[in-house]
Amino acid sequence: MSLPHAILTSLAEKPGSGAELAQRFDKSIGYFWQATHQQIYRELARLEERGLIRSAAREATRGRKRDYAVLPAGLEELARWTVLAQDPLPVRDALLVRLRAVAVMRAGSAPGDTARAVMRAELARHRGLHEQQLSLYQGVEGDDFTAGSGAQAQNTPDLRLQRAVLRAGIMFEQAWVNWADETLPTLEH
Amino acid sequence: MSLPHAILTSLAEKPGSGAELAQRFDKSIGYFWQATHQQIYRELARLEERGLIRSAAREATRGRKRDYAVLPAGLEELARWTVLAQDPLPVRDALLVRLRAVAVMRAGSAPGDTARAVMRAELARHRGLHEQQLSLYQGVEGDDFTAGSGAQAQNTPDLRLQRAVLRAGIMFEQAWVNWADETLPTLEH
DNA sequence: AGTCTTTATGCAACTAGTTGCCTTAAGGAG
DNA sequence: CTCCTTAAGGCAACTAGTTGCATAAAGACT
Repeated sequence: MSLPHAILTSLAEKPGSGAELAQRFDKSIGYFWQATHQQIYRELARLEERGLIRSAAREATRGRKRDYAVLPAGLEELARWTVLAQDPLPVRDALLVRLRAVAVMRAGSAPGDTARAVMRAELARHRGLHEQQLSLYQGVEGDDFTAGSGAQAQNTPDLRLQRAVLRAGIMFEQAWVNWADETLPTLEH
Repeated sequence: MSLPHAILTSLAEKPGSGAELAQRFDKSIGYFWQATHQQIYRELARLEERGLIRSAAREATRGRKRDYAVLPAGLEELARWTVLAQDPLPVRDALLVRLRAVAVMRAGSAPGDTARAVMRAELARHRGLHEQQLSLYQGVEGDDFTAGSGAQAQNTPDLRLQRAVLRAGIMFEQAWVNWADETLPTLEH
């Protein structure tokens, strides 16, 4: 279970409120472990209860904003967790299940032909989404990991590791686009 | 939610008992949508209640084996579901979260250096797992999708589509291995 | 001042997935 | 003919994730 540790990591990179965290989960760390604001607020409450983070109300701001920051015990927990052996999560891809479902429908039958046409469109649509994500990642790589980039504060995270994570995103999105290009002709009649 | 449809698909490919389905979920369809035997039995009960599949006790067999088969209403439901637009599930990869966690630990500090060493080993281990999965897929591709393969019964699933699904597995595992090879040097000191 | 909108937080109820243990029934070993 | 093992099915309790809605506080609109 990685959500509390994803939150600890994100707070260790930069403290902030629940809403700010939720925004970061819509990009950055959330590209590899997403969460809704509900999950985030619940985890923040649990983490504070366990003494791993602390919070304080922020004045002169909208809503009831609170700032969260990691405590030393939180960093220890993070260090403890990262070194545990963990197997990769199995893949879950509904589109591949759907393709197999279409494979059992007779081509030539009405539902089979409709399904094939829809899947062709879906595949093209997904290709577009993955390509978009890909160029987003490539943009980040260009912005953050080129020669004259800033971030020379004392708490600098290891840029090489951050880049490696980004590269993973790039390679998987690229693989997805390549697969779609290879597969689309199969669905053309 | 794809589990009931993954089960319908699997039963449409070939009827069988809950235990047989569970075995198929450990390979084949389960490579893209896994489930435990508990989930499978529960879903089978629900699907039968909804009138999408039927079951019959099988005699002269161990345990209380029942055979399940898809009913026409089940095929209709499957056709209905496949043509719904569905966005890709976001990626969830704990190893990438862990790498970001390591990135915020100071290299040179004891926990930071330990974590880097452990992650190097973990990355190598995961690379091995993915390479194993890759050659498994490549084996299946060689066995099932070469010239003189059997399967000419009337209910033949579309082999081109089944192959496309398998190719997705191959390309993603390959991407994983490639990324690991690119990233491992970053963790060498 | 009063209403409307936006931001931030949160509760409650639900669905999905996991884990540990248990029962039923057959096959085989002594 | 009992005991042990294996296969098949399942209950109960738990953890994780989702959804819909509610509340609080600040700013904008009139």
